Amino acid sequence: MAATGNAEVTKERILSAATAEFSACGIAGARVDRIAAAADCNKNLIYVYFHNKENLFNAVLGENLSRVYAEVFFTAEDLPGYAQRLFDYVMDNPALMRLEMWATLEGKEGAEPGRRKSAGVKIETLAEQQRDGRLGTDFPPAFLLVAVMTLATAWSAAAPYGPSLDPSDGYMPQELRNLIADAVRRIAPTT
Amino acid sequence: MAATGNAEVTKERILSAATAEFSACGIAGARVDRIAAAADCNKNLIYVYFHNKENLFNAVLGENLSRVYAEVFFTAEDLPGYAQRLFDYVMDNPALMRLEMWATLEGKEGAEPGRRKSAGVKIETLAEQQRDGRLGTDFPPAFLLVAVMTLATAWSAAAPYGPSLDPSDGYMPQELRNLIADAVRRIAPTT
DNA sequence: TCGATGGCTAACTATTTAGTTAACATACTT
DNA sequence: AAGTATGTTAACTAAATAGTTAGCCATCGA
Repeated sequence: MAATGNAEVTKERILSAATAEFSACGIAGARVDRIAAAADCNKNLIYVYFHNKENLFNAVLGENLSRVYAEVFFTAEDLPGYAQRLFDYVMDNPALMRLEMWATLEGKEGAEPGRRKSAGVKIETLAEQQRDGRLGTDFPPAFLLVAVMTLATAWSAAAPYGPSLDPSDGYMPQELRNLIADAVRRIAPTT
Repeated sequence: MAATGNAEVTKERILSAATAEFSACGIAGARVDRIAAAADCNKNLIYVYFHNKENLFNAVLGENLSRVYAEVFFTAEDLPGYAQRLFDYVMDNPALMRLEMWATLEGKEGAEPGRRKSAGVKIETLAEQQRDGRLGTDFPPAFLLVAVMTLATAWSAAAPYGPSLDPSDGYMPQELRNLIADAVRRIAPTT
């Protein structure tokens, strides 16, 4: 070990504080001082470990994307199930969708290559299912993927319609989960 | 009339410049000086006509929402058609969805009452259709509305999945339009 | 002719902010 | 014991930025 503190642990504290701040305020709205305070470290450490604000955002987004990719696995042969798992994850981790939306709006495409690659694999798997006759061919695989992901995340905190336009909090998580799966089944029937 | 210029015209110029700026940068990222320059007016006029930055944003969002409400009418008896019209509008007016997303993320709920009211009417009309047996009852009306609107706007500039994950620019507007209508038909079949 | 009013302008301020600098402290190495 | 690398800190700077102030200029009513 080196001096008083442990760099890796400090980096984690910064990333965690930065996730909260960026998720809440976006890149332009985020305050480096606030992140330092929340991470209980000196502001300069942020610049030592992560170069600058935008780079820190990319690190945060990258970490959060890796986590979804790892935790909610894609099953081309069971799209309703995938939609449900994505829905569950997104409801449990409100930061993710907000970070993605900030990245989209603020045009920081640092994570785009990774996302596109991840999507490419999924699309190819869907195409395979269609070729093998296990999945309806009424929709192109890319369309299916976007439709399913969009529906599964439509009630997340970052979505403009779901949470604000749907006043019936009565059927929250449990029922919503099943409705989404049903809707996906309609669009992508297993033949 | 009063002095040299016309206040109404100037207000319009400001609103138009502000739409571009807020759409591109959000509230935190927008620069009042930049709006003034683009509107070719003195910065202070912005504060004379619209109080402050947040208030200007609310005016911009409100104007843009009024426009969609007026131009793309809701037809509970023809949801696929509504989805197509919404899709067309959203593709032709990229600012709208971005403004909505910024408002959602930055938590400026100034326009929420209006949106909720507009949604409430739609939901009630859908419920009516279901009671009259003209629309399938497998999904609650609020769910249907959100699903349809979400699908119709999923390929807009502000959506995180559509434009970035769907590399097949081959089937752009025309085909996409029809695929969306087909998907809506699956979820909301006219009985 | 003059005062008032509506539309507009230029210059200013107080604060906030990302990013920097220089140095301190602890531990490991030789 | 001296030198060096690592982790950390406090104080500083230079540039932006939202919002303000005070006043100009044309037109109109009396």
